[in-house]
Amino acid sequence: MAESTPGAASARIADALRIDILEGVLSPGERIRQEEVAERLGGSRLPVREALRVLAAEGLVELEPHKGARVPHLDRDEVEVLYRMRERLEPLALQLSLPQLSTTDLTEIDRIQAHIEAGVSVPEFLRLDREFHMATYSGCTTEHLMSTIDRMWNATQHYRRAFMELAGAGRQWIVNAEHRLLLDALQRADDNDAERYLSGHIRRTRKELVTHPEIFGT
Amino acid sequence: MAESTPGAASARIADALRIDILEGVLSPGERIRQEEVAERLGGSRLPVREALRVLAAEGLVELEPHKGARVPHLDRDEVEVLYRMRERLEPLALQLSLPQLSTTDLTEIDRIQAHIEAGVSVPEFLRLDREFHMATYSGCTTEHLMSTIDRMWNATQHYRRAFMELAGAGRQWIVNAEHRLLLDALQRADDNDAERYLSGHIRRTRKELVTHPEIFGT
DNA sequence: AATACTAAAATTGGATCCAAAATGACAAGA
DNA sequence: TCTTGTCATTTTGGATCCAATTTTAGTATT
Repeated sequence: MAESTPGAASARIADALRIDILEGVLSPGERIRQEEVAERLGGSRLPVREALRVLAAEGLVELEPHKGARVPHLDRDEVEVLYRMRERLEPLALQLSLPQLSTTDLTEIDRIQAHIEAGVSVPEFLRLDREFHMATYSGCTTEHLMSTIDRMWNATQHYRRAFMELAGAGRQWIVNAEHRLLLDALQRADDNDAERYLSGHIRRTRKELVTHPEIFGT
Repeated sequence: MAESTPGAASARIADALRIDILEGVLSPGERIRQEEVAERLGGSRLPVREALRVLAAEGLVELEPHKGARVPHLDRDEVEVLYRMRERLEPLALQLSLPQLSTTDLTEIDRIQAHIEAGVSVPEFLRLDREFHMATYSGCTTEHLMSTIDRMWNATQHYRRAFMELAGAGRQWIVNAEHRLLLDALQRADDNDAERYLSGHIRRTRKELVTHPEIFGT
């Protein structure tokens, strides 16, 4: 492993921890000890502490004075509202992005969806589904909007995975249909249709999610 | 000043810096030196560094390795999109909040608006206007939604103040009218009307803001 | 006089050390 | 046996010190 860029140790550690949380290596409720992270990722406790502050501000961990860092456990209402936020914000990003999308971009989005349809595992689906949607927003360069969208996806990632592992397989065809309709609207440059399909896609996912209380239980 | 709670020095410093930025003591583009902050607010550079990381994650400062922290300068498009985000997200918070608002809450909101109408300076208006809107959201306890709304207000605070100092006085009657219509809808428990007045209020503000390019120029 | 190069000062990034609080184990008593 | 109080261990929070980088001031050369 290269020393890469010094002056970026805390960012490097924050990235590594973020991946661990998003991939489920660290589960909600799990405690994160600074010294353990420091020796696992290299470096002293100092950049680890800074990384934890950053992740706390992103909502990926919660810090309590003298009690340390934990991956937060979201309740059903919190996740439901996060999805309602997505229903309102992501169509805005799509609207801003659509005029900037090139045919090359659209081809790439099509390629990602084809990959999904070819059949993938749950972790692969989570990665590709996110890639698909983020590619549709790639023409939107507004920092605050895109970072907010990232946060919402990050905060709900664990529950999205739990849902997919529980009941995802039988509903895959719906996701594919919705993605295809969305992509078609993008190719027609019809922002009205695109926003409608997108909000419907998120809304349906929300409704299915909240019918599985076992995802949020203890 | 009491030593208050040890184990909260970095949070205390982050709060103090946040207030400095929001009140305009620190302006966009201005550099923040760690040592200066440390001796001004008490403590060593370490909690200052952690505070700066937190503020960076909140979008209130920008960090460049080895180059230090600055208050970011947002361009017109970024501010406009932040207002479009507010137009979509704050009605959601209002919708979730409305059923939880007591008559005591409504009386308090009325009192704040009466204070605004009594005539206030620009800094007072900025504080009371924010209090007014946050009071209407006080029934909404969803953490991610409320922290996102806080971020949007924080990020645009400097430009809202610049606008108020430039052209605010003559438009105060419109703000008062919109606030009164919103409050009336809340008292009637009409969430549809309330959302409509709120989004219109934010939308009008956005349109007036972006017609003043001198707010964003160097 | 203007520009490029060099060296010194200032500033940030990171590691180690010490203090304070919380967790957990263990023993004593009801 | 269960509860409670105390003490040792673990873990976090904060301060000081050292290294690396950037910035700035000064000087020399064209």
